[in-house]
Amino acid sequence: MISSKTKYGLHALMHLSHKYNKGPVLIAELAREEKIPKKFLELILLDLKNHGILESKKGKGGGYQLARHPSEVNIGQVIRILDGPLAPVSCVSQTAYKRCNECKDEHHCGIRLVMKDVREAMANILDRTSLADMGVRIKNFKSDSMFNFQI
Amino acid sequence: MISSKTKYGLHALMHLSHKYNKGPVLIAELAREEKIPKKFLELILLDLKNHGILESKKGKGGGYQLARHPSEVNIGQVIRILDGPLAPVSCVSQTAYKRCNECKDEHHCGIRLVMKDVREAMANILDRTSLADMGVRIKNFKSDSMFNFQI
DNA sequence: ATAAAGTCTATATTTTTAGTAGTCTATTTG
DNA sequence: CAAATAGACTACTAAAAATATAGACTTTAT
Repeated sequence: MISSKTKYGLHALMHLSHKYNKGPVLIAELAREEKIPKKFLELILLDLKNHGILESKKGKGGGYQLARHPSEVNIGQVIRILDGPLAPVSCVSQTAYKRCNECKDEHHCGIRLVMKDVREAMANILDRTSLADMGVRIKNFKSDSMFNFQI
Repeated sequence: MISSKTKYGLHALMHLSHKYNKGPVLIAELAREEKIPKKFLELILLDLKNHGILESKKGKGGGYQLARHPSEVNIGQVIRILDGPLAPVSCVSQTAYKRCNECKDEHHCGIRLVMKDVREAMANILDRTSLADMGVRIKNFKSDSMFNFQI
């Protein structure tokens, strides 16, 4: 299961995708609209900002906005930032490899080989799906444009 | 990431697969060989027994053994028992569905639709891979590398 | 100058994970 | 039957992680 933190982050990013190119959005608005505890959301957004996903403006008229086009932000990145590596076991992580201490021989560990497939399968979806793609999936359902940009 | 508990459980089950049809194996042996804290392992094995994966015998000459052939025990089952549902979010779980409280409209949630694909991808691997398959993967890996040297 | 809005650091609370201790029950065997 | 073996069960604890909350600080528009 992904953490609440990550779910909050994804919802906030979807909200910001809707408002892409419409200027900064207040933390307070995001918190209210997406039902996220405001102070907690602050930390999440800051984290995403420090990883280059978001940019912010302080002072009056400030707020948060996407640093890149929604089609350029994929969910794999976001989950890695907020939740850590995708891999089910650290010994198959591409981004945060760490040996299992109890493992005798990594290359002959059947568990590891299966988990490698799982990681691959997850990454194939998450690293190829952008915020824009998530909007499109909804659009296909609703037959009504979700975002104010061209895909 | 899966928990240590689950990793321990899978290692113990692999050990028991090797010893299938050779009589019960002591918790103490499993703990020693697989480097698992013994008391913790007791709880794990008991849990797997209560879910029909293992069977046990008390008293002298007792121990644990698989309740079914290794090809009849898949990893999806094991992970669900020890770690809970496979689904990345509860609103796409087949075995433990639960609505997201903050979600406005589940059927139009793009996050949910992507996570549904992820769940599907994971389940397709984990529910189709048995303990026996994990053993086979090791075997194939070994003969492949031997093959590479010979040709 | 002041009000708005994000930033930063620290702390609190709750839940989960990981592990331990000790007693109880069943089985074998001398 | 008694003793030894081995799992079953209940309870507890420590540590870590998740989920927040508080409050002072900094930047910026007007």
